[in-house]
Amino acid sequence: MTSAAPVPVRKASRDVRRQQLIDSTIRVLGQKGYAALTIADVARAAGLSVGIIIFHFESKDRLLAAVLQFLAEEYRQHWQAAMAAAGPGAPERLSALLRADFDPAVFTAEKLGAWIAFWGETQGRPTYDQICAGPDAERQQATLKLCEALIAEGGYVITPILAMRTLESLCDGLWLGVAADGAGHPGRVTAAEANTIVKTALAALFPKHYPARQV
Amino acid sequence: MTSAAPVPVRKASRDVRRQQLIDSTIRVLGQKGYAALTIADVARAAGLSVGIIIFHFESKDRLLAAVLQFLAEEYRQHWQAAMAAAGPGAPERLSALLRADFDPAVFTAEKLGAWIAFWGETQGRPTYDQICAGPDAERQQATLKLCEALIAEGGYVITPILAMRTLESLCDGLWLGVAADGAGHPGRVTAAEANTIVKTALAALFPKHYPARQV
Amino acid sequence: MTSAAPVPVRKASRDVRRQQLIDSTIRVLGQKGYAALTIADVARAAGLSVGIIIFHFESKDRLLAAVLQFLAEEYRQHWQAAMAAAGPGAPERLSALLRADFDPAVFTAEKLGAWIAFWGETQGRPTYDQICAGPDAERQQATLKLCEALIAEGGYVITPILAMRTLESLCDGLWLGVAADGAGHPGRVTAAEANTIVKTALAALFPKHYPARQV
Amino acid sequence: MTSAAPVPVRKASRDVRRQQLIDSTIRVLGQKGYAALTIADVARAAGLSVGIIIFHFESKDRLLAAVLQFLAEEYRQHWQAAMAAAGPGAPERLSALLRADFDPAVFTAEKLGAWIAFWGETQGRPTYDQICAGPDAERQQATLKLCEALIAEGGYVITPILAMRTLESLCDGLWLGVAADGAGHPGRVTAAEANTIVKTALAALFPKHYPARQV
DNA sequence: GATGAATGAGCCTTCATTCAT
DNA sequence: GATGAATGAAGGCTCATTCAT
Repeated sequence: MTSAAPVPVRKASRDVRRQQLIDSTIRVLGQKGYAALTIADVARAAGLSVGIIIFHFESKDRLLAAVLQFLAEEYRQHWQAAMAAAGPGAPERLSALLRADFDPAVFTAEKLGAWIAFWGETQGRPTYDQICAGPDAERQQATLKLCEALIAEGGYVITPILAMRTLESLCDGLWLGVAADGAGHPGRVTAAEANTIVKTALAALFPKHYPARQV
Repeated sequence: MTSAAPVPVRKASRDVRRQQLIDSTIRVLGQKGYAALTIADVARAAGLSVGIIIFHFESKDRLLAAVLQFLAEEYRQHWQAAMAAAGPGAPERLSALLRADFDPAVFTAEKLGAWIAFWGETQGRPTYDQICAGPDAERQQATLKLCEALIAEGGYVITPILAMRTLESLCDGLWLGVAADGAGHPGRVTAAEANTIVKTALAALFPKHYPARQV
Repeated sequence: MTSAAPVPVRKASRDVRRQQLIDSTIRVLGQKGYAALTIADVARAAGLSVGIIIFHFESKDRLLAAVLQFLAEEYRQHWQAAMAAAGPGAPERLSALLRADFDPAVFTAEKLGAWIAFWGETQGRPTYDQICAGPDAERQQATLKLCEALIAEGGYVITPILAMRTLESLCDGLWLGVAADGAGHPGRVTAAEANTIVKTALAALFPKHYPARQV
Repeated sequence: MTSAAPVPVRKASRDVRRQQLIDSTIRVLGQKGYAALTIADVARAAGLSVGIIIFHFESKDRLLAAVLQFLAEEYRQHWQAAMAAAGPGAPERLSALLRADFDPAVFTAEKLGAWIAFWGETQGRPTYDQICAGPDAERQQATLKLCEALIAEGGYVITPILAMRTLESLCDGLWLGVAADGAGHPGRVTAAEANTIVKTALAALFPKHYPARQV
């Protein structure tokens, strides 16, 4: 607070505008889906002109790639932060990692909608795969490591890889359900239910670490 | 001019052609995704002309609705048949119901791709929701009933609705993984792994009914 | 006139439509020039829709390439026909070849305008160069051969290549002048003057073959 | 803060900048042609910003008009200087006037390219015609006067106007060839050949004034 | 003077739909 | 039934021009 900011105003403004457009795109994506999204929609949602989107992102395709990159990066930072905040114990870390997926503070209905929209479009879009491949692998690796630790400690018979795939698949499916619940499918799965289900699953897989509770 | 066929030729030909076009649409959907699909693509894949698609389905939207309807109906019949073939016992019926999702005889890579494509587009498309709502509810109901039976018999503490949601979400997530594995993401989840995971999950939820096995 | 045309109607119609669009493009090119031409202009001039241009030519660029190709081919056939009609003698053939450039029956103001428009755009447009290279070389070769024949017969001191370049450059320059005269520059050069000048030039270069006349 | 410059800095800077932008435009025109030229290209070539072009020229159209005006004026001064330097005799003056067109010191490949680009765009651009009309007429008049003088002296039968048009058209055509040769069409006409051809043409038209030489 | 972000009109192109054959 | 030429609305992108800094 004591000196002139070293960051040039121009540069800051540039990034601010880019983020503003990314946010608007997420909003539109959540509302209209991938196929129906037009850059005019995004411009309207941002209160800006069509031209400025191309000016900042070069093309609609690159805008969407930037949006996915942002979502993937935000997601990565979110589960990593949640895991770090959980302390050193493997059980707490795994639980935190998985339950971060359903943190209502971060995963709004719009962002979930945007994720689903991309999910459907991943087919034959190598670009999108490339963006997600790294973060996806990182997360699987983190889950796998924690499962290994628990299995080593608890002497469970399940293999680490199978436990990891079970938990990750369960989270993916719950996510889909939560997204659907948020977007006009009341009665699918709420975030609270998802949390309970994850806890139950952990208790079933690793009973010595996660004491069963009445549900 | 006399026709001995019990089914009118016109009608038969009509349905054959419609199915031919639905199949081609599924193929294109699996390859190019929802957003990039054009009527010309479908016509080319079917070896027919653009006009004939409109002639049979009136519009692109209705063609896609018909495709989703077909997929949903085929899916429904598939799990119902699997369940029926499993015999009268609830444990066998539940296992058969869930594992039908990963029957390679029915769920080809292309069909999985088509399903994912629709999934992403469900946002803001009430038509698609309407098509899936009935079959979805029917399946949830079936799963729920079987969970209730097992819980009643085994005296498990989990609630039927939570068990149902766990299993359904797990299947959804595994499906996504299998689809990704089929479409250029080797190393996600194979159909065989999915089956093992489902068995393990059943054993974890209902240990008295599904004896644990070394995995 | 006595039998059903063996040419399929479809094919004929296709080519007829293409030529119709090429003609309209030449018209617009002559009126508005290259830079200002839009495919909407061409569609309007042809009384057709924008879509059909893309349908038949795939893109504006390819339409223009097709137009240049047509002009180049038409031009080639024109001077070749004129040369052939002139008989076997080299002097007559050379005269006919050169004067064919100013035949008002073929080189309308619009076509001249279209040629000039392309000429200016040839810079950095390899495609256009490629289209013209063959016909250009063919014509230079024809002129060169005739110059060689005359020089051999008449014992002139000029080299064939220099004679050819003189005559070809003179024709190019006259063309430019005739085109300018047609398009709002009255007082440049008329086709009749161009013919006289060519004759005078031939008489000056090859006096034994072309008797000088009072001009 | 004290300025010793006799010319105001503002004014000087203004003209310097204008000329800098005109030069850059010529460069781009020679490389990309008229239709593909954008203000951003010119700005990039000049190492300046888009805004400054509009600031100095008000619009793209006026920039291009200024460029053409500059080229026309430079050209005029060039042939007038060459003619003046040739001395008082009509034959020397005519020869100098015509051969100034191919002076490599002035007519670089880029400038030739720029000229051709404008030439093609003259259709339906009254502004461009207006700019060139005066200088064009002036030059034709100069050539005509010299032809008249030679014809009067030498008693040639050709009319002055025809001689003028022959020589001017020949120069135009040679120019086109030289420009093409410079821009990726090797083997058209070099500046040296053009000079020889002009000399030969003068010898053919006015043999008493220009002694024939072995070529 | 100078910059470059921002605008918006206009262009090329795509593609669902129509319709004459 | 079937074809594919033709239409035209809509979308992405370009680029001359403006203007706050």
